[in-house]
Amino acid sequence: MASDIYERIYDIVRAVPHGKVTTYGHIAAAIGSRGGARLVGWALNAVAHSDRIDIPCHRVVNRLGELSGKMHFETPYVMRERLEAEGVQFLGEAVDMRHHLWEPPTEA
DNA sequence: ACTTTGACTTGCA
DNA sequence: ATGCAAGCCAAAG
Repeated sequence: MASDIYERIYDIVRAVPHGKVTTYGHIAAAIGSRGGARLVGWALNAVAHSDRIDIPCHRVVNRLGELSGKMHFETPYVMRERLEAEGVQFLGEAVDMRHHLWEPPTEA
């Protein structure tokens, strides 16, 4: 299955702890595609367009901790609001990766 | 069927 | 330290 990695991404993103965030790079590396970070974003885009709303895409940020996909949400601020509601601290416009950066398990 | 872009990251110059 | 280029897989044009 070509979209096998998609399942991998969905599973990881869905496994993100409450009040934490992860980066595309870590997810990509966890699925076996280090440079496949763009796939993660693409997968989430497909998710956002699908009924995969169970995927906390708002917990997925770029390596800078910025909510890169916030603009793809129904509202760009809803993402930050949601993260703050989970107890995530914001450093200006980026998430406090120092404490909220969650690294996905390098599952097989 | 081929080409280009895409919610990114890392490496080299 | 900063700038440019390459890489990854998939989907849309």
